[in-house]
Order: sequence, then C-alpha cells, then structure tokens
Amino acid sequence: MAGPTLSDVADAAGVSYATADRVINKRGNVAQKSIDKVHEAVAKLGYVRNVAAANLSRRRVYRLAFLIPTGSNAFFSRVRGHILQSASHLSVDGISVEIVDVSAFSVDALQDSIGELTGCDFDGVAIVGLQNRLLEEPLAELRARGVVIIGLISDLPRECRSAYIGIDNMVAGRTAARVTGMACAARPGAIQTFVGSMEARDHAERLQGFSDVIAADFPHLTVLDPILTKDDPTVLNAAATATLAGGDGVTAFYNVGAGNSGLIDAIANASVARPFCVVHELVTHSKQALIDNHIDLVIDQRPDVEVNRAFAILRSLVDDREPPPMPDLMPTIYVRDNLPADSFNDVMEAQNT
Amino acid sequence: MAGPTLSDVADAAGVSYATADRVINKRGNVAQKSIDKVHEAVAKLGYVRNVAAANLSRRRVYRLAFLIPTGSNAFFSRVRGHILQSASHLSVDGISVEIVDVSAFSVDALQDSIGELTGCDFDGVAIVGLQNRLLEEPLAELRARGVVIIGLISDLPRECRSAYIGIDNMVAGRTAARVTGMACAARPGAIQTFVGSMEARDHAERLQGFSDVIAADFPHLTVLDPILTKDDPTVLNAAATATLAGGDGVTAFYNVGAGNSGLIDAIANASVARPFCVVHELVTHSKQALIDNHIDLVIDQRPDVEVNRAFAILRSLVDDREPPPMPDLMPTIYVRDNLPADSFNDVMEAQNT
DNA sequence: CAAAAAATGATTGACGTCTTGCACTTTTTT
DNA sequence: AAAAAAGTGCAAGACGTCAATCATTTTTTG
Repeated sequence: MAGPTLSDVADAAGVSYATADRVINKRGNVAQKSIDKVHEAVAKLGYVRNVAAANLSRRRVYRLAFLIPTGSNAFFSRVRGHILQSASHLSVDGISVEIVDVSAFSVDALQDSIGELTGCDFDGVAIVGLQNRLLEEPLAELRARGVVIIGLISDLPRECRSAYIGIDNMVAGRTAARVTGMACAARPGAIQTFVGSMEARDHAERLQGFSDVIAADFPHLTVLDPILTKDDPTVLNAAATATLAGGDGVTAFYNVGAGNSGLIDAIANASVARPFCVVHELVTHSKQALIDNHIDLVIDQRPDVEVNRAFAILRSLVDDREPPPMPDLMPTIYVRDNLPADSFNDVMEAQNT
Repeated sequence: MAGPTLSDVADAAGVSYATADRVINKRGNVAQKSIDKVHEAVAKLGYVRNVAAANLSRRRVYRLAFLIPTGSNAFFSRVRGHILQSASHLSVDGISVEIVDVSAFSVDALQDSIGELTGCDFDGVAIVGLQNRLLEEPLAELRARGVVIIGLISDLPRECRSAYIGIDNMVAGRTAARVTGMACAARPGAIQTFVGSMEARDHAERLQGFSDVIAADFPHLTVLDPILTKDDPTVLNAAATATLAGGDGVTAFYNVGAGNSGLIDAIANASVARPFCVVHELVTHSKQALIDNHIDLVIDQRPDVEVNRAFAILRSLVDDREPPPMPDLMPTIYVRDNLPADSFNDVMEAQNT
C-alpha cells in the first residue's frame, strides 16, 4: 500500500496536520481557502484515510440493527440465522449487531419500532420495510440523527433510505414463468397461482411478472386467477387438494407467497399425477420437497447474499466510502440437483442459538 | 472493540507481555509451561488478536497472485475482470494483487509459472490448476516458503493446496440435465452433446452428471455420444449446422465446454426450429443469445462469487484465522429473465483497463 | 486602531500490536 | 561448581489516526 498519510496531505497542502485533520473530519473552524487546499492535496495524492488506524484510534464500535418480522416464517428464520452467523464473525471487527423483532407486516408496529430506535444511538439499521407514508416521519427523525438506513428484502419509501437490498420481484416472477413455460411447452394447459395477499407488493409484482411472460411467450398456457391464501399452509392445503381432485387441465402450480408446507402436503397425499410445481424461497421443507420430487423448482432470493450485502453496504455508508464489489443479487433457480449442501444446515442450526 | 488485549492475556497468564507475544507470534525461546499458560489465558478471556492493529504496526502488505490461463477465452476474461475490480478496492486494505498469465492448460507452462513464483515472496496464490503430479514438486517448494496456495475454478492435486474454490462440475451437469429433462418431458428425443475434450476433467464430470440424470429420471431421452470440439467455435459451428440440417429427432443441444459463439451462430442461421439449448458460462455472447432466444439456459459458475471467496479465503489463510461466512457456491441457472444487469457490464469494461 | 473572533500550528497521549535490544534469572550441560 | 544455554522481563519507538489543549497568528468587527 504505502499510500500517503494525512501528514503527507498536510504538507502538500501547505497547512499543518491539525488543519488537515480539521478538514477531513469536518470539525469546523477552518477557512474555505484551507479547505480547498486540503481537498486539492487529497485529490492529487490520492489520499484515502486508513480506516483501520482510525477505528483503532477512536475505539470505534459500529452499532447496527436489523428490523426483522417475527413469527415462525421459515424464510425469516433463515434470514435471522444468516445475520447471527455473520455477526459472530464481525464482532472482531468491532461491529455489534442487534436484531429487533417487529410484528410481521404491520405498519403500526414497524412505525413504533423505528421510533424506539431513535434513542438507541445506532450507526446503521437495515429494515425489512413496507411502502407506507406513515413510516416517513420516524425514518426522517432517525436519519436526522445521523443513522444510516437501508431497506432489506422489502423496500421502504424511496427518499427514506440510502439503499435497498433485495431482488426485483418482477424478475422473480418472470423467471418462474420462463421455466414453467419451458416445462409445459408441449401442450395447452392452465396454471393455478396462489398468492398470500394482493396488497403485498412483492406478491403482486411476482404475479405480474409471471403473467407477463406467460402471456407474451407461452400463449397456449392460461394463468388462472390467483387463490388467496394469506400465506396460511392450511388454506393452501385445502385449495391445492381441491384443485388436484378437480383435475381440469391444470398443468402447473405457482405459489407466489409462503405457506408452502400446506401445498407440499397436498401434493404428497394426492393420488393423481401432480402438476409442474414452482414455489419461492428455499427453506427446510421446500428443500426436502425438491429432493422428494414433490415440487420442481424453487425460486430463491439468496438471503445469505442479501445479508452479506447489507453488512457491506451499511459499513461503507457509515464510513462514507465506496462499497466493495459484490456478487449480484438475482432470483436464483434451484432444482433438486444444485441445492446448497452443508452451510445451509449450519445456518439453520445457528438460528437456534 | 472492548475485547481483551494481549496485555490482559499476559496478566491473566502471569507472564510478561513479551512472553505472551513470543507465544502468539511463535517466536520461539519460550518454555512449554509458559506456552500452555498463555494458551489457557487466551481461551479463558476469548482473546482474538486485533488484526487491524497488527497490520498497522507491521505495515503489512498482503501480496497475492492469481495464475490465470491466457487467451481470448471470454470466461477467463470475465474472471480477470472480477479480480481487477476487487483488487482496486482491496488495495486500501494493504492487499496487492498480481495476475500471472499462464499458457492455457499446458502442464509445462503451469509448472514453470509456479516455479517462477517461488522467488517472488508472495503471501498467497490462487491457481487455476490441473490435476497433474508434475505440479507437486514446485507447489511443495512454494509451500515450504510459507506461501498459501488455493485452487481456483479447476483444482490442483489435493495435498498441494489448502483449499479449492470452484463448483462441483458433476452437479453442474446434473443441473443442466434436470432442466433439459423438464423442457423435453413431453416426448422422446435425443440430446446432442458437445465437449471440448474428454481429458478435461471438468468436461468429463459435467457430461457424466448430465448423463446420469437423464438416464435415471428421463429415460425417454437419449444422450448421444458427444461431439469433440476442442472448444473451437468453428468446429462447433460446423457440427451444429450439420446436426440441425439432419434433424433426426434431436430435441436438445448441450454444450459442456466453450466455443459457444460457433454454436449460437449455427442456431441463428438455421431455418428449422431449433432444439432446446443449454450451454455453460454467462459471457457477452451467451448472454446476448439468451436475450435473442437462440439458447434457453446458461449454467454459470459465478466467477464473481468465486473471486470474492478466493480473496476472503486467501486472507484468512494468510492470517491464520477463520474465514467469514460467505454465500455458497453452486452452479447458477440463468434464463433470459434473471440476467444480471449493470455490474456485469462494469466488469466487462474493467477488464479492458 | 484596538478588541474580539476566527483560523492555524504545534504538541501530546491514546488505540493494540509488532519488533528489537538488553539485562536478568532460571535451567541445563560440562 | 562453573559455564553455557534457554527462558523471561522491561522499555521504547514505530504504524496512522483521533481528539484535545494551548499558544499564536490572521482576519473581522466596531
């Protein structure tokens, strides 16, 4: 490295170390003229502050928080697992992580939780958000206190956060449709879709993407009106069982939302040949269902990658520097052959800690 | 952060800082009794050495090298791009990276390159390897000098390296087969496969995995004997064109190796309806072919993720500590809808720097 | 022009670790 | 028992930055 130090910058700018320090740490009481000189020198020498040394000196502790929906939802259990796992490794870098439970998908609860964060002096928070204007005020308050805010998995109102980390759900739906279309290319048929709620933006977007692709590229297939499930396995089970029994030309199932265990049970217990079947999020039971040949595809948003990114982005935002290059984030297609092996189980264990 | 320091450890162990330091830095000249006491104290206090402070103190510069095959191969261009991109961000952490060109897939050339590394005082090297015992000696020599060695994308002899980062090619082949089988579920047919060389271990493994799955789960499909292409687009083009013209029940193409541009051209120029088509590695032209509907699937090994891992693993091995949790590495299925957008292009540009 | 205010410089002690040199004590060898 | 070797302790100066104090200079204001 041998990069220039702040002393070098001060020399080059013709000011003292103290002044250069005042400039780069924005301590004020510096003449505009000096500020400019220092910035020029920084640019000329390509100075980048040594974050390691800085953190050592100031005994920096990054305090990060994750606001994650509660409940027995397998997907968010997985997210929690990944956060905890990462956190244990980041503690040596002086990063402390807190997971804050939020009642699932309630605007009021989320609003309250954000409000409570305000007094806690976090450096950055990642929030599984909602698109609701009620959140704007507490978020603005948080931001005003210098807290970095990012949306995770589900976005916040755009102006309220510095970044969003999550997949494009339209793309996820399109991807599901593409492979469903390929698999049902041979003959006409109908696709039964299931959604948790049409108010949930991610569900609506996935369904939209799905329908778009089927309509455009697989016109011999019909997308049936979605069955509302509230992500409840029981509802899904009943609906799927009924559809399977009816058997009127349904060649594919696509569940946009959660509650897959109900769907899987229905398929496992059905006596008829099952339709082609696509669901979202790889969790214990959907993984097992792939292995057991009860479903064909899982579209996954790689929460491990998302959590990884969240940490990296939060860190770079808090330090006000460029984030490192990171793998892209796209809906991932799992079949029974390219399943992740060990470390996924590790995570599922870590979650019980 | 608030963790114990080495002074704390020394106190707890009832020895001086100097002795504790001698123990954890393995400087020798310490009685076994003291070594034990220090280790006990480390365990009791949960001491972890502050790497940032350590590196600051010793002005550590990690010198890393990547041995990458030369040639116009689009895939390795992509790999290089990712390495350079990461390197530019890692330089601020005191990590310098060199890419060493190696004549593609020549054991002699690789052997020589490894030999040349010996004098260069690297801390760690990642090598796109070959399975050949001739490499054992120069690798052992390197290792004896304290250089950390990992295999990247293609493995080295097992005892010669500390880790291997790459996908399981058997899994890649199985994945390709699974989706091909789904898409050709309707009626019997034959699958024409193409390989670069059966001596190439990755090619052989992919083909094996592919054949296994087709035989086991899609018995109405036949895997035709692979056409040898030497990864040459011209050869592929000719072979594919001939097969397309013949049209004798070939319902799918699977190219195990490289040279896809030739295959894609053949398909683009064919007048008949094309077969279902699967290839490996997402690069400029295979991405475009997906968009243009000339092929259906790309199985990709995510070189960006691999490079990311390589850096993290090299670092942790050099520092002799646990690697951070990282996303799993599996063959990724791309269709035309879940393609990575911007940053992929960035990488392709970065590569020209 | 003097007084107040603003800007600057110089200096110092952290942060946790590495490294080195030297003196001192204990153990081992002859 | 003396000599050699091995083990131990102490001290101090780095690394690059932060944070704070205090003295001094420059600029602004009345």
